[in-house]
Amino acid sequence: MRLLMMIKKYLIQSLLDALHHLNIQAEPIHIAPTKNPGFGDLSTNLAFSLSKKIGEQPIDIANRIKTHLKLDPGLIQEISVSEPGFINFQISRSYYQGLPEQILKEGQLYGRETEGKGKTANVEFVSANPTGPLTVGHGRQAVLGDAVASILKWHGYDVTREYYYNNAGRQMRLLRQSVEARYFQELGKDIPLPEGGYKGEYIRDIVQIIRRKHGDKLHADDIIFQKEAEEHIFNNIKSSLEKIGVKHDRFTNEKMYYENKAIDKLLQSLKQSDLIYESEGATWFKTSSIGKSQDRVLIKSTGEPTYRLPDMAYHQDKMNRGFDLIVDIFGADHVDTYPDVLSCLDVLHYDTSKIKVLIHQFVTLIEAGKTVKMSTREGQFITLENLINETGPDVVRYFFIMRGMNSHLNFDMDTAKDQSDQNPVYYLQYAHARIANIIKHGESLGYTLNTSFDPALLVHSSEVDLLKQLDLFPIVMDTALETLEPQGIANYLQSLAAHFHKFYAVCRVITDDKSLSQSRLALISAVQTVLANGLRILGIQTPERM
RNA sequence: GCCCCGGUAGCUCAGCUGGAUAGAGCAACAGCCUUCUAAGCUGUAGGCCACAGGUUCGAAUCCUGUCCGGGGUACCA
Repeated sequence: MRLLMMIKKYLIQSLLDALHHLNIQAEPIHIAPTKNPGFGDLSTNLAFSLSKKIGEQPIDIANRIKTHLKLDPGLIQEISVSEPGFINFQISRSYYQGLPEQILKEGQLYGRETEGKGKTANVEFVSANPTGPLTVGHGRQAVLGDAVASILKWHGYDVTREYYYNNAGRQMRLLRQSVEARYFQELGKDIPLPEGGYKGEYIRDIVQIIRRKHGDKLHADDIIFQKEAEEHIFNNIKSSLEKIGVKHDRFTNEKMYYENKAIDKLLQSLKQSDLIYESEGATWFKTSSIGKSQDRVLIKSTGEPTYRLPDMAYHQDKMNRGFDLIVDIFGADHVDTYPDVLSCLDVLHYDTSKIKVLIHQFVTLIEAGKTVKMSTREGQFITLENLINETGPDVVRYFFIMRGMNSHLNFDMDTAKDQSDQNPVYYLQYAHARIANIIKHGESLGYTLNTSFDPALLVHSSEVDLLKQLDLFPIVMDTALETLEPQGIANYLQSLAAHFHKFYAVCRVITDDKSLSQSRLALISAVQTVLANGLRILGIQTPERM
């Protein structure tokens, strides 16, 4: 157990003892970190919850409790009561001073919990169908999903990063028809794009490839059109992902669920639950009978399944593969559709509590001050690749991670470019590089990191503040596991870097004072370790120099 | 119409399982480099936390309603 948790437990027990002495009935006690260091490190609102019950002013109760509190001064340096009735605790400095040694000992493991050890997790993300290049919007999901996977991995899960796509449906047919139309157009035939067809320039690129590889004599409906289009686009998608450091372990497409009859079997199972009926030539899933507002079509009157059906079979497959945790990362457009998938699994008695669905809001693209509706079909988008080339992978990753996933993201390409060299990510990396440089500087003067430094020399307020920041990392990582939101890590690292830069401005590490230099070397090395741990989870480089 | 997100400094956003003076970056203004990286630090200015009620000792945070923006509500994915 972490030391801080032990301190909390200790405080709660001591408070309960004090209540016992005062003959006050016990209450659930909450110990929370304070926001303002003037009030110490931890505080409790206990007196407020007791106030009503025993009819006294909170401040009086707090004072009475305080006089009956017996705490080890080696652990709790000071107890105070402040208006309107908080009881505050200041943790002893020696607790914080012990952190660098612990962090340096644990290294890359510092802050890691083992909750996921021996468990498997599957994270599905991106999952864009191969109908066009990845857009800035897909980038958000790619980065988010990758970071979520890393958080799980950090906590011990064996993680599979998975990409699921549809290549059997209407969209792919439209893609093929669009390529075909452009192909014949280039050969001088007047064949229009299909309605709702893909208008992007990349279609013409594919046509060029096809003409080069297969000549100009292809017939309409040739399978080559779809094959080449899919292959070309998929390679493009994979290379974009690679550029921001995203690598999936597994690509799964819906075809296999037709081929291995999983879809047929699934329909049969649903029929046995009496939740399937035919109407107007289509096959419906009777979701209205399990509390949903309307029924959903599973097989269209054309005989073609909707995307829902293979999606259900896919999720059934993921459940069958036995993961302890299944994370789906979807865009806001799926907000109404994933419940159908879950309903289906519920009906089939799968434990859907294993599935966590993370919905992220869309990226609104702004160009020349105007909102641009992105549409792959209309050929109107800025590609992820484009963005990476303009700003670099670290900037892109940080840009998406530092925002909450359920906030709409206004993405202004112009400011993204302008701000790329003043992006907050450099602030973090700069702290890391600065530390590396100080360590190098120390080495050139014969100072090397030594385990026998004196932690009690770390007493400057900027040092203590920095130590307190280091203490937060495990908590931040716990929260990240709980919420599966990487944003908190980014916020924390920002704050850690800020405390380091402030320390740097007022405390010199390498000085003539040999023992102080050693202590500070240990401190900044610990900071560097935590920065690196965090940045690695976010998939961001940790440069030694900038 | 119904459902899901959001509305916090001029701009982009944190903070939201209730707590004590609401934060950062950019933009503006004023300072700091004979000393380990100024991609940094310090200070000033900038806020009825959309609005109105409610719950509470205490609300940016929870509840209800209104307004504004985005998305969904397909036999598209």
